[in-house]
Amino acid sequence: MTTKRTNPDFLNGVPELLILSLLARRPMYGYELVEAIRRSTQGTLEFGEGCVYPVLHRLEAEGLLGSKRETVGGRSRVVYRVTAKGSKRFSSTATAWRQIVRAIDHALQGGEHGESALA
Amino acid sequence: MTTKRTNPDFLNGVPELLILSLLARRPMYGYELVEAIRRSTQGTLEFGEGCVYPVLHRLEAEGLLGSKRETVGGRSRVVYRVTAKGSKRFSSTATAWRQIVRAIDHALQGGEHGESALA
DNA sequence: TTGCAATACCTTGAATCGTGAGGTATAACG
DNA sequence: CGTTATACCTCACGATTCAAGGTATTGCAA
Repeated sequence: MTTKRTNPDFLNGVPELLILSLLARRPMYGYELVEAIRRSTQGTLEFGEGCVYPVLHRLEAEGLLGSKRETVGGRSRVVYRVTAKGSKRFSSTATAWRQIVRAIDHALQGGEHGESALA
Repeated sequence: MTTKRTNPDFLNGVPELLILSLLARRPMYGYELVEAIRRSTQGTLEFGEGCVYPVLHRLEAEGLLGSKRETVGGRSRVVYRVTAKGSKRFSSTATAWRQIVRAIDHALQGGEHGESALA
């Protein structure tokens, strides 16, 4: 309870969703992604390197991302891109996310039974 | 990877949000809540007793819920209700949730910078 | 009356995830 | 030469969720 949380919970798998989303737009490297996540959510969400790098490695191991090493100005980067497989995963993950949001919205608005209620 | 997940991730703190939301509408007991969560999300979300009971106990310990024991038809139940403190927590949690949804939506739609784009 | 399903509570162990802190190395700036 | 920024990485910790199992009562059916 004493540990400060930069993010207000809820989030599990969200880093993966955002990373896939951002990389689908253009290839990026890890350090860049950390920034991009913050900016693209307008500062609402902030995942540190200790979160991003492991996800990147896992996604690559699963074949959802590909990577190549680049050297720019003496600095070495690992640039990731989304594979075809990763693109499919992104689609289904985004769909799942939207469904969850809808379900929770429904619950918050008082939907108690399986019926659809018009707002 | 071999473990079956009933829920597609993302979720952290969502049980708490839903429980507060449902109890704000009317007092319920644990076993009933498990069902109510499933129904109110139209089967999309399903949290087992092993998830719900600990959350209930934690929320009560934090003073967000109150409980009283009831016996109906020989069966003993613990009915929970939201306290004033719990009500406030629900408000702020619900607000936080909406903000996160907005942020992720924004990111998914390609918002790269801090500016607001009209949908 | 024996057995099984449903109700209703609970705890435990394993797995997962995000956080914060730390560790390495190079480049750029003063 | 020292500090800051870039860029990669890992580890220990706390919190959370999940599946499974454990207890006890009621009611129904064989």
